[in-house]
Amino acid sequence: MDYPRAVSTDPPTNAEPLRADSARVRARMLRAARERLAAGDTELPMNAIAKAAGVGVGTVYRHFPSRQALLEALAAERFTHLVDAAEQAAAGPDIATELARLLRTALDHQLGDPALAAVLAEPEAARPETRALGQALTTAVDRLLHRARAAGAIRPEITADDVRALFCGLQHAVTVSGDADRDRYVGILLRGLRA
Amino acid sequence: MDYPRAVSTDPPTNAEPLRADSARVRARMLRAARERLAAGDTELPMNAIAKAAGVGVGTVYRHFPSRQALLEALAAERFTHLVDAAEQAAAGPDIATELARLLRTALDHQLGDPALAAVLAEPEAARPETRALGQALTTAVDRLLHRARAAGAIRPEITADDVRALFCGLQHAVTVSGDADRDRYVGILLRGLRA
DNA sequence: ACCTGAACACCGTTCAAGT
DNA sequence: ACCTGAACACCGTTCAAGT
Repeated sequence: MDYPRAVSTDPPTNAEPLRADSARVRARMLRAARERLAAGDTELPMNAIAKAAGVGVGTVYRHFPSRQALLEALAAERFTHLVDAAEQAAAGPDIATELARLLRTALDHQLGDPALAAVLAEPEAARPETRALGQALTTAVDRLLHRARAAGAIRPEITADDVRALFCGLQHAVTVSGDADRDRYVGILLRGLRA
Repeated sequence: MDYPRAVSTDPPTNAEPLRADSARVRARMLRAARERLAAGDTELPMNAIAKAAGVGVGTVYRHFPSRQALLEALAAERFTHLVDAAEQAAAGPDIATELARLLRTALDHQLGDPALAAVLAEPEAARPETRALGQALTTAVDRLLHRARAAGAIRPEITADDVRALFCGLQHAVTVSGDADRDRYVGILLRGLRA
């Protein structure tokens, strides 16, 4: 099969490569946004990003028509890693071990990138690249669940959508409680999923 | 024991009863805020609330020094119900059944009141009433967990703080996935908590 | 084509002036 | 004491004008 491999520097809609200066400007905006996120500012004000990147506000809106689109662009890189991890997990030797590992990886990615956590939790993708990544994730997790069911490693009624929602819930629980409880909460969820 | 029973009409800090007109104004603001929340506006703009309640902005700030304080005032009523439910659960006959019932009740309250969900997830209370409710909840859940451990109904390392964080995670998972999965997710969490 | 930034609407927050 | 609302700073979003 042939999953799209979107990268954070992809243009918003068309498949043409960006002109060099446009790509540079785009990268500057993403860097500025990431710096604000890293600094704990979860708001991502468009005006502030424009100023920090040295561009006009209109340019931010041209590249990212909404804050959601910006968040998805920021999350794209890690989202791709997560999809890779899911595909490897679906193909790994011991499926129960793979499920456990994937849960931990997903949690790490979400805790390491608030943009990814937000994107996984949103009901609808703003950018087609994000939709493609979501579908690739679903496909990989479906494969993993199929094998896990056959091996009697998981309750049969669990779907890929459940796994995604439970990823999000797990991330939220750890955010509320603190990083120290990360492994214990993963364990609780894993036990809850077992057949 | 003697837990404070804060009600949403309590004044922000002192214990003196409010003057009649002040209490009326306060109730109007809370009503206006609730209407906006019910209408799906999760933002709770102070200016808009002031206008809707027919008071000056300064009055909103006088009663609720921060948006968090406003959220906590909105959540107080349901928070009280949740604490009651936890205390009844801790005293109920079959402790495993009580734990399951409490989980469901907490989820219902959080899904029915976004303000409560936000307040349960916040690390620090803005108002003393909220802190008192939080402590009462912890005490009741501790009692419940003590009995559940003795009955071998729950993993021994689970604490009241865990339960609170997992409440929040469960709520988030259901919000991401949709109400239809509510009972299944409660089941997953319960299985994960079992000894 | 792409970028700029002024312009307008709106919200957060404060505080001098009113009752 | 308590309330009012003007005032200032800031952010979202659009769009006419520039290159």
